[in-house]
Amino acid sequence: MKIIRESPYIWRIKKYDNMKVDAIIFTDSKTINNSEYQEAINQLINVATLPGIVKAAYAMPDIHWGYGFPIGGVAAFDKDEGIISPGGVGFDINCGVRVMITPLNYKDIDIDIDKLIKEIYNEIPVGIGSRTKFKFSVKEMKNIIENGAYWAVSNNYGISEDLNNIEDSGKIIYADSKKISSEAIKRGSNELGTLGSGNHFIEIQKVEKIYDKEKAKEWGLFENQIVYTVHSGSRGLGHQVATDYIKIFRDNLKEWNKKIPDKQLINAPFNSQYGQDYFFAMNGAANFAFANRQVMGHQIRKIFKKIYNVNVKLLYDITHNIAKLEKHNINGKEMDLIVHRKGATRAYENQPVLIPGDMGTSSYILIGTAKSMKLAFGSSAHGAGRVLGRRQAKRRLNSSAVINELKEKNIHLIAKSKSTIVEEAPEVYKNIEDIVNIIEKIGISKKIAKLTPVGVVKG
DNA sequence: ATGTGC
Repeated sequence: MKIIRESPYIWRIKKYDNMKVDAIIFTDSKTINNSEYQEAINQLINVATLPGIVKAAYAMPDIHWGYGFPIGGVAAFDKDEGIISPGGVGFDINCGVRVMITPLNYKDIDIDIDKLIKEIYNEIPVGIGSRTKFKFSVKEMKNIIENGAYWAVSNNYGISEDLNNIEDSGKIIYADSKKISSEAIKRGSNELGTLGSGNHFIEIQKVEKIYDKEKAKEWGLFENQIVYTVHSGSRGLGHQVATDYIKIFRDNLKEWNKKIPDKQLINAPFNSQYGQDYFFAMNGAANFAFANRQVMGHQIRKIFKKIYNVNVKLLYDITHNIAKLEKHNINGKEMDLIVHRKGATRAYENQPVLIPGDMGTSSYILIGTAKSMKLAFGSSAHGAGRVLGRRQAKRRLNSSAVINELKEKNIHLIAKSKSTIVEEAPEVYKNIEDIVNIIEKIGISKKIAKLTPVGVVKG
C-alpha cells in the first residue's frame, strides 16, 4: 500500500489489487498514521473495489469504523454500471441536523434555560424506544413516507417557508411506500416527532463567534443569538428498512455479491429491480426523517413562541446519511451518479453545512464551496467522530462527573438515560475544532459561525 | 443508530 501526501491535508492511496479507483483521505499528518484510523482506512480501500465507483473513495477527517463502509465516507457510483449499498447509507437513514434561529439574545434568556429544556423534554419523547402517545394509520404513514416535510407543513407542523430551507425541500421524489415493509411502517407509526437516543440531541445554543459577517447577516445570524439544533433521523422505521434490504440482498443477490471483500458491503446494481426497490424504500425512510425533524423543530418553535413570544426561522436542515442521484462533472463530462454519503454532509456551493460537535464543546455552521464540488462531489464532514467506544466510555467515566463538568461550563443538561450521558460525554469525541479546521484548510467548506451549547436534551 | 445480539 502506497500513501502519497498530495497536499498538507490530502492523502492518496494509489489503487492496488482489486481497487478500481484510488482512495483519498482528508486529514492531518498527526492522524493519518494513528492506528485507530487503520480499520476505517481498510474499509475505504474495500469500498474502492466496488463496481462502477467513480474517481475515488473519499474519507472525511472524522472517519471511523462503520458497518461495511466507514462513517465519514463518500463514494459515488455510475448510475448504469454502479451499485447501491445499504452499508453506504447507514442504518439511520437520513440521520441529519437542522438549525433554527430565534431573534433572542443570550442575555434575554439565560435564567430560563432549565425551564426551557424541561418544556422541550416534556413535549418531545426522547430516548431509546421513545414513542408518541398516538399512532398514525397505515394510510397516513404512506403519505408521510412519500411527502416528508411537505406532509408535516401541510399538517400544521411548520410554515411553508421552512420547505425552502431543507435539502431537497424535505421531500425526495424517488420514494415509494410500497417498497417499505409493513413491519417498518408499523414501527414508524408512533415514532414521528421523537428524538431517539445515542448521538441524537436537541441543543439550545449561543452564537459564539461569527467568521463571515456578510454571509451571517444574510442568513440571519448575529453574535450571542439564541439558536437551536435538532439532530435525529428515521428512528426504527429507517433501521427496519436497512435491516430488511440487507436480508433481501443476502437472500437474492448471492452470486452478484460473491466477490465483495466484506459481507457488510452487500449491494445491488443500481439499475436492477433490487437496487431500485432499496432506493425507493431508503428515500421513503429519508422523507420520514425529514418529517420527523420538521415536527420536532416546529414543536420547539411553539415553545419559544409561548415562553418568549418570538418567531423562529429555519436556517437549514440537512442529512448526513443517504445515497442520492446527482449530476457531477467528471473530467469535463456530466455524469449521473449515485452518491453515497455516510457520515458526510452535502456541501454544494453556497449551501449551509451544519456540523455538530459534542455536547461540551461547539458546533459549526459553514458554507459549501466550488472546491468541494471539484474535490469530493460537493461533500464535507459531519461531526467530531468518536475516539472512545461506548463500552470504554462506560468503564472510564461516570454520569455525575459529566454533568458537573458541563455545569462548570454553564451548560444545562436533561437526559433520559445515565448511560447515554456517559456514552456521549465530551471526552468520547474528537475535537470538533480540528475537524473543521482541516476541512476549511482543504477548502471544502468555510466557517460562517460557531455555536456553543447552553442547554442540552439527550435520550 | 436500533422494541441494542445469530
